[in-house]
Amino acid sequence: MWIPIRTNEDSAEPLYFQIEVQLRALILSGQLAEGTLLPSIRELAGDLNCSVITIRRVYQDLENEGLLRTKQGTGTFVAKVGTDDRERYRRDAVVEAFRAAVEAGVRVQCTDDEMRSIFDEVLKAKRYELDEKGTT
Amino acid sequence: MWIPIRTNEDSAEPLYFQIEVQLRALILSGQLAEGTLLPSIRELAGDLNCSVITIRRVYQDLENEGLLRTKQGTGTFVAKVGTDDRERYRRDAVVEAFRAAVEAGVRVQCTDDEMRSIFDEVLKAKRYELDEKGTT
Amino acid sequence: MWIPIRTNEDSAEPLYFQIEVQLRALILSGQLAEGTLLPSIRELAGDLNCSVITIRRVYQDLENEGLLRTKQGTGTFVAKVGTDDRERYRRDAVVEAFRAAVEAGVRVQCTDDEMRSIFDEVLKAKRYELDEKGTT
Amino acid sequence: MWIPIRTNEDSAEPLYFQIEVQLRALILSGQLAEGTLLPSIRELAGDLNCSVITIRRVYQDLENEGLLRTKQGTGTFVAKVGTDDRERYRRDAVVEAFRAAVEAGVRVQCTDDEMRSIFDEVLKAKRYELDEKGTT
DNA sequence: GTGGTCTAGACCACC
DNA sequence: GTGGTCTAGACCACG
Repeated sequence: MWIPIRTNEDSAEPLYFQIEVQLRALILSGQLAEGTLLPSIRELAGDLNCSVITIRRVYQDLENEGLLRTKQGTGTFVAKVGTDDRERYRRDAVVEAFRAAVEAGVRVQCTDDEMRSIFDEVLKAKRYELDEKGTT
Repeated sequence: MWIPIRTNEDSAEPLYFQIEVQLRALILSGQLAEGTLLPSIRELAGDLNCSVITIRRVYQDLENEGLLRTKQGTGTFVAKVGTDDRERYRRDAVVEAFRAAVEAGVRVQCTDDEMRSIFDEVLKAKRYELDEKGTT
Repeated sequence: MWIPIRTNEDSAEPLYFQIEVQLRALILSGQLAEGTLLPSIRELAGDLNCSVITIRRVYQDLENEGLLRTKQGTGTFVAKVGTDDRERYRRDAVVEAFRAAVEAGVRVQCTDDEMRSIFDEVLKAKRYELDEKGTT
Repeated sequence: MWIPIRTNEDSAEPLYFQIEVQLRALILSGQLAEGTLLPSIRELAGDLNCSVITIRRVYQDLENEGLLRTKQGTGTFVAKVGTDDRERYRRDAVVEAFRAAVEAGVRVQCTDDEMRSIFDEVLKAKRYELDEKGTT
């Protein structure tokens, strides 16, 4: 099974963290449905070209968060998460990200309009980037 | 001299980083004007209740970025930064923050409107928070 | 033949272990009498919705303990166990469990009375739970 | 700093788990007060004669539970836990242990009095054992 | 000095 | 085949 995760080893963020963020997003956005069997730690480690242990840590952290459920000898599955919980989690993640952005703006005394304009520009750029990929 | 910086030891971000972000913002937004003499390493360390090593690192990093300038035996000053540079720096910081936020939103498949609504909400909350403090 | 065993896949305990514990208890407490023919490996695996391998292991482990006896081509039976042995086994299991509980209590410096009170409460709750089921 | 933890490598329980249980108990019982600086991972690893990584895992797990707080470059501390929370945690641990014991008893059809008698006996034995150590 | 990350590789237990 | 534990050792970041 193939999972769309990309890692960037130039990033300051630890590998395991990059993977966690993306996997968490896949689950919370419903792209990986409840009960889905994830690739084995060895397989994913091979795909992402990293150590088994790194993946194990990812799976374990997400299990501690209640997003995964692992059974020895069987594999690791997407856990049942209440739709409400999922929606809350999902929203929280985004709210938190925007809070940080607004914080950064306020710190350098941006006006609301400045921020709005930057936001629009960034969003537009992102959508354009995605469209291109989709088209390609 | 007193500088409005707050550190949060519960944060995962390293101390030096929290301080750098805030000090950088104060300079780029013009709240600390060119030529301003910053408090000594010891003094700031005392104020923020942290190690001198931490502050030394902050000053040094910002000096490397060209935002500060140290004169032997005199102290550390806010450097001359071209207005264009300053404006670019300032904007870049905010753009970068919003890019991360949009990234987070896209990752869990938010629609543009969802993001816009979250942004508005967060911004409103922040302004409210600031007003309250200002009033107090 | 139907055997009252429930497995909990949310538990950290391995499947085979959960089943062993319960089957052992049924034998030692006399609820499964000597000579009783147990369901076939396949049948029990089907009932418990698990792999035949798991059940094979259970039967084999209990056979090694002397609680079961397998006759080629016929099936698996509850073995003859001396009444003394049975009583000793039975008691040991419970003693061991309480030893663990007391250990846990002592570790967080419970007084004897605290433990006694917790024990009473838990026991009462359990009896209540059983009564309800019995009534239903 | 010396911490009274003993490991038993003959046990089926993983090392990290044994250590976690004991450290958790020390914290919840108040024997390690809030804010106490724990030994460094290297030091404790040396004392317990195990790998640094095993200890790191212990500290990290307990941090995820909110019992510890670690600061990079500084060390690992016992976190502030509300007294209520602490008391609840503490009690829960013991209740859970007794629930398991009662479960075991019920499974082999012990009467309440049988269980009570076993409990008393085990408790008495434990207290005797502790007294002896204390005297020695 | 402290903790944080990652590696490669071994061995075990479960299904 | 799966995941679980543990090792030794390296290198980095923080204070």
